[in-house]
Amino acid sequence: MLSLKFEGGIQVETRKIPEATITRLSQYSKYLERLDYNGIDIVSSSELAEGVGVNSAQVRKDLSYFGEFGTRGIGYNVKDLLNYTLKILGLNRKWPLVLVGAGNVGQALCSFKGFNERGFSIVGVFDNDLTKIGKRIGKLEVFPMEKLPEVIKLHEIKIGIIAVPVRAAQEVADLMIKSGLQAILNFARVTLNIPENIKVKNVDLSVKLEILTFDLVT
Amino acid sequence: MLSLKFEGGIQVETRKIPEATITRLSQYSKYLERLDYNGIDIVSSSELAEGVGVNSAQVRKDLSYFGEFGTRGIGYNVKDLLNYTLKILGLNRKWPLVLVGAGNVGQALCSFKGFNERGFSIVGVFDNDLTKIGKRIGKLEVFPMEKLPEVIKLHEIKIGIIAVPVRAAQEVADLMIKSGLQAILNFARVTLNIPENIKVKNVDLSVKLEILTFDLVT
DNA sequence: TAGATTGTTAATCGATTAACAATC
DNA sequence: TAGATTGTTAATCGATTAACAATC
Repeated sequence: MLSLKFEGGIQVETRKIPEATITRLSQYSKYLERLDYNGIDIVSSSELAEGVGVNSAQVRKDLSYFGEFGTRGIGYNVKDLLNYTLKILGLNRKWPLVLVGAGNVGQALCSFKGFNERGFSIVGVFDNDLTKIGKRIGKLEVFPMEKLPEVIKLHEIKIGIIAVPVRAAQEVADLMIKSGLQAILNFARVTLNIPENIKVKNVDLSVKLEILTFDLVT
Repeated sequence: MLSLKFEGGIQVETRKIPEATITRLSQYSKYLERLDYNGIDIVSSSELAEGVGVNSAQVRKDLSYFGEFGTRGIGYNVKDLLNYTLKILGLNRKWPLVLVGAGNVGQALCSFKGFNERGFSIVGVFDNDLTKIGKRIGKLEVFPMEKLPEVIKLHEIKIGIIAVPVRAAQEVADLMIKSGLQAILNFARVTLNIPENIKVKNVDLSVKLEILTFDLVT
């Protein structure tokens, strides 16, 4: 994960950015949205840190990977910093998504408003289950898998979501990559075999519960 | 997060366990389930590492926090190691859960099979929305919030899931804690104010997508 | 015994944080 | 100027991994 830092349009540095920094950046931006919504103009690193539950040096360090956004002695302009963080995360645009798997998880993701709030929108749902194809999930129709490449190309989609059973996940991933997707969010509980240049993130909904149960029994 | 290591029933050591170790332990156990399902008896740390996508020293280190489970020169017995990892994670028992919030996310969690596979079962769904109370989600009926303390006590529930809008999340958390819950899985995108002795994990479904978009624009 | 793999130590690597000069 | 807060350096802390003795 690299940082391309720009000054006056010229790339100045390339550094490794911890993934935890990106996760926190996402949290900062969400907290800044709330501050902005509440009409707050200026925020300090320590207020932001408290709001998100981290160290204030952490906040300043995280931001410093990407530039200088504050004013010494004053703090950060909420609106500006919000825009900067969104821009850094790539959220200053819409991201159309395809979703494969129209089961429980897939259906939930279709109606999940949190995605829309951050500029993500599922534009196509696919399944190979004949009993599901043609059905509607909200405004979306479930298409057969064969249509996947077409929709990806039509909407210039970069990101796909896998919400199929473990046994089908690798095959779906292969088709996604063949169709030109560059990133995959995988809800199937399996480690996918994926080329280096394709980005994958796994989401396992039960892992966090298991961290809790570990704590409870320890 | 502490490790209580036992030998012959006597506590030997107390050490800090990285949370990442617990997450990997969860992955190991899932991979071991598949090996067991496929009739494989013995696995080495390097096979396990490859299956989960980590370093083999990592696997041995992770396991070493909890004991010695392998045989030098041979490897690990799949069934035994599976049982050990499940025991460590506290998954050698059932975990009844309460869920507050019968919106999209809540409904999805009710029908999510992945929880059941790991011994979790939602035994009560609660909401304060009159249009939702009394409705059915699968086999569950949506109860009014007032019933929450009663159900928690009746089933001796330790873990609650919050799937309500941001504005309601803190209030729900407070009620959960007052009713005796010890751990909370929070799907609301807000940092909850919680006493030290209560364990909380936040799940943000869009964060991983944002890590992907960051990568894509970088 | 020779070959293999564990469990553990010590080295390395990387992330967090304290401290402070810069500066509003 | 005095007070406040940033941006950055350097120290600390913690996690990962290479290496190897132990041992099956």
